[in-house]
Amino acid sequence: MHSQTTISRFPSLLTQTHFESLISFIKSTTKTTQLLEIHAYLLRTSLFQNTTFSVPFLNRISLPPLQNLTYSLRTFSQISRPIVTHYNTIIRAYAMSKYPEKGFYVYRDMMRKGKSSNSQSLSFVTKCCTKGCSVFGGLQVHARILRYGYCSDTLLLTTLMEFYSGGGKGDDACKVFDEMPQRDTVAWNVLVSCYTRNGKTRDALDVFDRMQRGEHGCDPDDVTCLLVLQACSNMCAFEFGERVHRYVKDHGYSHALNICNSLVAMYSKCGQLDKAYEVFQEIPNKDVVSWTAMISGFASNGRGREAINVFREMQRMGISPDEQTFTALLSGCSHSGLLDEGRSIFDHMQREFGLVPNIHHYGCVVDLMGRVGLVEDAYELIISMKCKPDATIWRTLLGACKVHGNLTLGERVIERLIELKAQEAGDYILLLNIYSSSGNWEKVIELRKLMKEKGIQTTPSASTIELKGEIHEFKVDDTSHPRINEVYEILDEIEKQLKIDGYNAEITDVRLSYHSEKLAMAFGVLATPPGTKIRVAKDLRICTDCHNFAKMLSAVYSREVTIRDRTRFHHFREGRCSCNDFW
DNA sequence: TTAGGGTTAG
Repeated sequence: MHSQTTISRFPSLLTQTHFESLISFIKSTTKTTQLLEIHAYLLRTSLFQNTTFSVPFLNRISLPPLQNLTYSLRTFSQISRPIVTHYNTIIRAYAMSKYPEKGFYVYRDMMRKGKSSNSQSLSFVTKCCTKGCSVFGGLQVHARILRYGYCSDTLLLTTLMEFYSGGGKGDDACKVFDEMPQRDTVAWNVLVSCYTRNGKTRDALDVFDRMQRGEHGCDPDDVTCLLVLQACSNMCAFEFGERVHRYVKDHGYSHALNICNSLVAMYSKCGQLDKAYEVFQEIPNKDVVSWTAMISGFASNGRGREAINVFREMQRMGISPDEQTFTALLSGCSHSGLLDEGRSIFDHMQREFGLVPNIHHYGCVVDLMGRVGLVEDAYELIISMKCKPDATIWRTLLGACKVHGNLTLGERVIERLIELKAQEAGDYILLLNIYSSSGNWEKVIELRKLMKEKGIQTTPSASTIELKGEIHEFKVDDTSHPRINEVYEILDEIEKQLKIDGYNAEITDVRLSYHSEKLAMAFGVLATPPGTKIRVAKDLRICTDCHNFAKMLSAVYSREVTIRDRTRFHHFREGRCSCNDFW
């Protein structure tokens, strides 16, 4: 028996000179059976009470790949006089487990027993608070960090930044960063991720330059590139993304698979499919992430058939698709109105690949049915789902009700959203539009009154446009942009010009103001030479009026216009849109 | 007294 040999090997090893080989054996084995035998042996010989053995042992079983919390706790209880390191290991184990809050109790217990914690203890406890969303705990830890004088411990402070960043307190995270005496690349990286997570994508991009400046500058590493590329994707910052791409090439990161995959995603999300495809083709060992990124790129740019072709190619190459691959594929079908293909893929996914559809898959199919007018069927599908419908899926259906003017179903959907306590300003606006497009003005007035009573305020949506690598942002009825007066002037001029060519502002949609994408487009016309492509990114979905405006603009001003809205791309050219007015 | 902490793609 193998186990017998392992055990019988030890007596000869357990001379003073062979301690190290036993320790390195503990550190390297991944077999639980072997560890159990070593464990029994160490207990029998009382060697287990020696930290030389118990520390690496506890480490081994509490970290991946074994990562066995129950076993770690049992082992911990067998240590008669645990030292700080043992406690730390257990706190870390809890931080990685499903019960992060218990790590805090272990820490408290340790303090009560009169053990003094060290900076690692605080680091792990902070992680527990981050994962367990314990605001109070985290604040307590912060106070302790100050009291114990760990104010120049970069690693500990980085963990603390993560805590604030994860809890939506981006400003506090920045404050910790500002007060750090020394910063390394990881600290800068956490700052980037903090900005991105807290919706300050612009600031995230600025960090890329900021960190390289100054005497205490740090060179961005591969992780920085990943994070910044993500920010570029969010902002549709194509030129900035290209700059990061150059940096990646110059610093020898071009062969890292995760970086290449992010580049594919970034170019796709900036509407630059050719570039995305170029990078994609040059990846030698494409994995499921690479393929999914490419499929998703074609999908969101309204090229559903090509997305399906890439999927077929992927299968020929023997790469198995996963849940996210199907989400990308199905969204491709919905953006291109491929009803039969979508249904067949949805079926195929379950039968051939044994995947259980999740809320995203259902969401795509509901979107697809809604687009082609099968709103009642979509409703039935939501009702029949095995998982609980969320607000997003009802909102998708509500959007379809608006497009197809289905008033009764729209009202039913709003009720569902109210049940979920999830109704937002945007939902009421959609319903308002359903009423107004069917001429139901009494209901419009009634709903307006209700909205006023409930104090529902619309969050202003924003559009961005990139000029020479700089991002310009516009909100509805913007007044903050430095060239806003010129923008309004040119917007009036454009509207006049478009009216001559048949454009009429849409009145069915509730149009009270200058939408942000219009302002951004006008700024594009104002600030770039004739013929330059205009690329705008918007956080919500584009409305019919702005869509018409863009179509006309592309014809009358001979400009290619690309608008990325919340769900997809619209490429306008010579008076037409790639979505064929289907969105 | 050796052990031990932070960021990461679709």
